[in-house]
Amino acid sequence: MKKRRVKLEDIARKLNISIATVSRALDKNPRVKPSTREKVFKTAEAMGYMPNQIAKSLSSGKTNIIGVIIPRYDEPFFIEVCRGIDHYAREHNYKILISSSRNSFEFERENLISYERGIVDGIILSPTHETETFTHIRSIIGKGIPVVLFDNIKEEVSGADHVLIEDDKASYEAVEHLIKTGRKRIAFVGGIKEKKVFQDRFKGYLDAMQANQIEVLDELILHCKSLDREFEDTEINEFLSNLPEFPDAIFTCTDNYGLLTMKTLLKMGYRIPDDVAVIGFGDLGLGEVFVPSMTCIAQPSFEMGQKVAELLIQQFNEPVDKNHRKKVVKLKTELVLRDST
Amino acid sequence: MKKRRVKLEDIARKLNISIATVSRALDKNPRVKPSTREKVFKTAEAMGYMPNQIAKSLSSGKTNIIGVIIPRYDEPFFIEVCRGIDHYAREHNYKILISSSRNSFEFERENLISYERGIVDGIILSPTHETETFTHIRSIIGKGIPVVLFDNIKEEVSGADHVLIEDDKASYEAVEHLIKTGRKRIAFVGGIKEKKVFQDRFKGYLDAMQANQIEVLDELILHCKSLDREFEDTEINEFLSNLPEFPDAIFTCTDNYGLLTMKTLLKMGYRIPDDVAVIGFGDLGLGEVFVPSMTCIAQPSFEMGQKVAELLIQQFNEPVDKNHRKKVVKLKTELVLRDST
DNA sequence: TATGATAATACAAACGTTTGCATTTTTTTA
DNA sequence: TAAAAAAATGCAAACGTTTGTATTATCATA
Repeated sequence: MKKRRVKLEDIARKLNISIATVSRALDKNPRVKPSTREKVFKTAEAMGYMPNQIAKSLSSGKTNIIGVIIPRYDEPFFIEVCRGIDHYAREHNYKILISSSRNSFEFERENLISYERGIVDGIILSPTHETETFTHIRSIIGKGIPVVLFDNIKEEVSGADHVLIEDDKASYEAVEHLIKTGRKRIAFVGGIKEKKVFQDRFKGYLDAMQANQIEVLDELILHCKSLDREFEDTEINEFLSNLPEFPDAIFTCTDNYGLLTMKTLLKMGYRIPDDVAVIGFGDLGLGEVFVPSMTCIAQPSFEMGQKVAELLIQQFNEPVDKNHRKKVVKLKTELVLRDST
Repeated sequence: MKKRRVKLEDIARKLNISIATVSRALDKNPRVKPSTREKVFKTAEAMGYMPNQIAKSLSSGKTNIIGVIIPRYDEPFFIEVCRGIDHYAREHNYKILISSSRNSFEFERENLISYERGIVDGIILSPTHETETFTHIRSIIGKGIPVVLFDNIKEEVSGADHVLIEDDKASYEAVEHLIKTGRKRIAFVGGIKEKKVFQDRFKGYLDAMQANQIEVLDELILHCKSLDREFEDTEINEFLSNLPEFPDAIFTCTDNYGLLTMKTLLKMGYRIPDDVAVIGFGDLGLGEVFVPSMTCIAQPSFEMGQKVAELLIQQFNEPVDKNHRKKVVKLKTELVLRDST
């Protein structure tokens, strides 16, 4: 005894009216008489009617779903952005379909293509470090599917709005803070070189050093290669253990690098901030808990998510294809001073 | 010049064959001649055909989407479970639609109902602490939609498989470990009393204490009320500051409670583990980084996600409604010993 | 070379909505 | 009270697939 779903037809039959009227009644279309509308609502309720979203979508060409592609789940930054997206999206009656590209360009492409099957109204994407060419994104946009990018954008794509923070500027400020508080020998711990955000953060570091006439020493620079938490630990460990002369400050490009650095330093017996100062990037909650608490560049991740969603939904509502000019939104960061500096 | 999507009809027209044949050809149905199949594939490729998933879903009654409802995003445990779900789901050609109930029963219900509109093939849910009654879930199941629950399950729902860990047993072991290493005055820091997992973890604590004839002192027990990171900090702070006589160990019910506790202890000048030992619950990465590193009950979150997804997909493939007997899967935890004990 | 068997293809209904237009009913007006 | 105007409803096509059954084309057989 498989129970069949109630559909408009069932309500129509029971009330001896047409499907069209039922549909309009439920829509509160003024073209149907209040009294019939009432009847329809009551019967729908009584019969346990639930509209079929798929049929609706087919008919209307809208699914009210936003596809989100992030490089990985286990990075609080991305989750926080998703939370922001979700927040804005729900308010505007959209749901989010999340998938991870697992730091792989191929996966990113596949995910994108799968979304092209019409299951989402638009796409929010943060490119992986592997993403060098943006033709897959251009192709999607060419098909009229709205796209918004955030973070780590290497290439300008016309038609793709994007949201980012000024990584170089943020780093510059942080490093300058270190210099202003008397640090001279400042090390850099960054991430994989292929990733634009890390390039920019590195640039900020270099610029600040040069602007203050401090020599940049290769031996004080680490670009972590790993994409995995454990290996990051090892890399940082080795880096710090093999330094010829010790730095008096370390600027790191993520919260996690910062924490791992602090951990290693403490284990090696250094005092923070007396011997070494440390700065992290992101400020997603952990820096505050660590002892000593960590000075961080605070990135407005939640807001970034909201903004990204806002731009996308704007695109939905724009007159189609009025050769959409790309919008770029830059969000402000803030240096949050804590005990580590 | 809005570009229209290529559909089966376009291919059919171009090749002068019927839509049905095109559909079957793309399906590699043996009923179509190899030579036409080839032609169809070539033309489809050339015209840039992309199947319309919505139309497919309407026709087939399957969306290949799994709906996931978690109480909150900013809890690494839930994200890790989602990652597990996603992992298993993708392998089986399902995508996941995530939403947060924001710790509210009302939101949970709304989300559930919105999924009832046929946009998902099945639902994975972790109930909020507010969820006392399970009629909304029963109702969904009654409509033939597969549901699997995980974590924090207060009530047995026939037809709803679920996956959990034995919270009481895990806590028992942890507290026993403290006792065995000579701790006597053991404090408890738990979460909101309404949440089943916290009830169970508290029970484990009580049982272990009683089994070892240690008196349970109310003054050493804290049930945090807040659902927000910041307030947790304050609560724990106050609790620890106002203790008449200090404990020599603190068992905490989440990683975050553990870390906040350690932070506060260190700030108050206590040495860990010499003066006080601390244990956390979850082991989602942070406990290892903190100095001193934190002993934790490791919860297999990723595996939990995989298992949950597996159970759901199993339900999809089962002969419908053979009055499905509920399956309960219990996953093992492990006590990971580190510097804090 | 007609005849049946088999292979290949086409037709049309179905999935559950929405919506432009036609039709019917009700109300207003002269 | 008949005609015109307005309101309410109904019909049927459309959204892009899948799939059971009917039809046509091809082939082997006698």
